[in-house]
Amino acid sequence: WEEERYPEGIKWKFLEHKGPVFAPPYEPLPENVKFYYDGKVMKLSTKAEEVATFFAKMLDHEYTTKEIFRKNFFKDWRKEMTSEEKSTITNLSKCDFTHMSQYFKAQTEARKQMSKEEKQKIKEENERLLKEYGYCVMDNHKERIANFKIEPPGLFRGRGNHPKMGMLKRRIMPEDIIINCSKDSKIPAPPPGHKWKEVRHDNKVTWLVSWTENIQGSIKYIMLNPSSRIKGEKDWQKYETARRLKKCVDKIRNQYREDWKSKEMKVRQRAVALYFIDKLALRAGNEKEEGETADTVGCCSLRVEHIKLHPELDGQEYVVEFDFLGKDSIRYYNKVPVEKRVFKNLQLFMENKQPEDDLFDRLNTSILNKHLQDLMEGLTAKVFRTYNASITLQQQLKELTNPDDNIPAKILSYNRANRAVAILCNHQRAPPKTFEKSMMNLQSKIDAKKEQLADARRELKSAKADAKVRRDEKSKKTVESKKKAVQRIEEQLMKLEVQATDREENKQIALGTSKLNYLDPRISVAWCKKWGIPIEKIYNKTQREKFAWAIDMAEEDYEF
DNA sequence: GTAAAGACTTGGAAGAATGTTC
DNA sequence: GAACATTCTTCCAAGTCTTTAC
Repeated sequence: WEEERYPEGIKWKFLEHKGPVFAPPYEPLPENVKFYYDGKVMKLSTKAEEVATFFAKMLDHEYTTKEIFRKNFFKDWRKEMTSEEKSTITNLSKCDFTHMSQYFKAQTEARKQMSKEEKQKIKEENERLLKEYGYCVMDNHKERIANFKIEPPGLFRGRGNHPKMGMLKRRIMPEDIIINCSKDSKIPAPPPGHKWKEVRHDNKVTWLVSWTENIQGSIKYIMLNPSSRIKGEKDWQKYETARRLKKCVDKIRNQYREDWKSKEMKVRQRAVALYFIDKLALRAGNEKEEGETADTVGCCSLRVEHIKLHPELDGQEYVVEFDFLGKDSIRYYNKVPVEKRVFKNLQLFMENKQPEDDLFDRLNTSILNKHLQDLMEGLTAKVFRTYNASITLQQQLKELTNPDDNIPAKILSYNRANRAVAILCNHQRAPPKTFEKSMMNLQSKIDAKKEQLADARRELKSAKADAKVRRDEKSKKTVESKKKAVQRIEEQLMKLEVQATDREENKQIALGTSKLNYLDPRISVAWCKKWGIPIEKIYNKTQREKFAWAIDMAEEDYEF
């Protein structure tokens, strides 16, 4: 993992790839699939029909009932219509997409019902595509590309209350594409009859392909897979920065506690914000352009309306009640007792302000990060999230792992430690649709197992009694085998119960993000080595590939 | 110094693949 | 071997932070 280091800013010397795979062209609907306007059949032009199919495919989704979605969609759809279509189709409510929708459902069904051979053929075609376009050569390594397929056109689905939901994501053409590769590489050829927007040779960046997306006007990239050298090294670096923070975090904490008393308002706000970022693992909270995205906030962009101050609540003093929408419009709700000084400062920050005013009006992420940079090289707000997540995992693993436990119980402990981090970082998920049912299934399995255990115990008891009377080898053997059976069933029962606990506790918690992005994998690798847990129980294949550097590096005594 | 553009990480959901059960 | 449940993979949106432009 420690190969030659490049000079500042240089990411590679040689980069060769085959360019992106474009979305398949639009296939018009068969003649018998009809679209109705105002109850009458209407044949749409190809362009208008394509956009209509995007809507039809989403018809069962809640999105299509939302006013903003419908409004945005209709506006963009009309832009694709011929002038006749435009003059006829004036009201979305009069459009009937149900026949189209049924057709697509039938198609999905047919795909499921395909024969083994047909499915195999599709699989092989995908593999061929992956083999040809899914890899690149960066310096001396053949590397997997993360997303070599260009995003197909469709309707934009923002998250939360997004003002642009329903807008048309246009089809990306070769003429939109910037290719990045090295001068001495074989430059990918554009599809016949087309050319690239640009071919450049910039080795100060890691991307292979980029284009500008039409909804937000932002740039999208094709980059390498997490298993690649370039991503792995960066990941490793990230955790090393977090470990450097570990060494100076006490000093930083003392510093911001001092700053709560500062004469300067800006310094006080900075210090309180940093306290939240450290204690609650809040995100930095960059400013966002109003009206362009859903209204979500992070620490620096908190508004007065997002917190409530309780001098006393449920027997605790100085409680701050947070209630706001964070990244991806996930709600953050928390009641936290804070130090008196913080509380008094918050009261001060809120004085004479309206609910929609910024809580930290003298602060933004760039001021905060500049300050952090002065405290430690490479320190930014998000390092606190990484640091606190990883240190929590390490400490929870120490606390929760019981040396006498068997492997499933130890894994439950691991999951619980992981869960503590996910809760800290507020990683939530919608409870799975089948949650209640699957819980019930598991419970009935447990009940059945319990009965089985009772039976086995009864049998053991009578075998013992029998052996006492008979006193022969055969009955002794029977006792032994019955004992073993009881033990085996006990173990199975325990495994099921552990599984049930784990699942119940995990109902609304998403473990994936913290596992993949916040927890120094060396902590997990060391823990596995220490307790003889196979690494496969903790990381699946993809995860093991991503964390190959850590699996290689960490020994059982690794300390974050 | 500030705003916009650019580059890269982080995020949950949906879809695909695989495993389990009857 | 079909139907259902679970796990893995893909998708692409939405953040953070850096760099560039003015």
